[in-house]
Amino acid sequence: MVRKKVKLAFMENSAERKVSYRKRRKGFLTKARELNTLCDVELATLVNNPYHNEPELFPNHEAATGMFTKFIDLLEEKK
Amino acid sequence: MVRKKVKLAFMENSAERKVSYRKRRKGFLTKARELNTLCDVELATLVNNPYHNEPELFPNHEAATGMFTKFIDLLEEKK
DNA sequence: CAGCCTATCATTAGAGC
DNA sequence: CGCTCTAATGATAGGCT
Repeated sequence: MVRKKVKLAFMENSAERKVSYRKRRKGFLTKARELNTLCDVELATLVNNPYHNEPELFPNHEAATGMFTKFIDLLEEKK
Repeated sequence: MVRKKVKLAFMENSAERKVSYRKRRKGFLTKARELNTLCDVELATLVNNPYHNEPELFPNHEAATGMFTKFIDLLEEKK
């Protein structure tokens, strides 16, 4: 099995891209969870799933929304 | 060299935790960039750096702020 | 199209400076 | 403290079902 080295560029093939998306989204969320748990880092992510309407949030809808709101509010205060 | 297997739990040792934080934050942002570029996925992250006051944003301050604001606004509209 | 498999490449814990 | 090195674990491309 010959495996191509990954280059950082848009994957033209839509089928491969979708498979890669599924795998990488999982890996990405795992990294987020590890950073959060192992290192006690508060973090939130917003992923606009290109195959569904609803965006995916980490750590969950409520926590991420709270963090985003708090962040935006702090920015407003600084103005 | 004997390496402990990583368990998904808070790292008690603060020096080790800080080193791990630096390494994992870098890895996490790399994964974010890969998911974004390879799969054409729009995503934003907010990482509250425990060692500094300013949170770190991906892909950058402006884009992430824009995505968060848009997301919050959409939530408000749905109410 | 979505899982499973596994060879292969990528990340990182631990060590040394 | 923060960098480099590398063994060892972890992620995933391509193949298959």
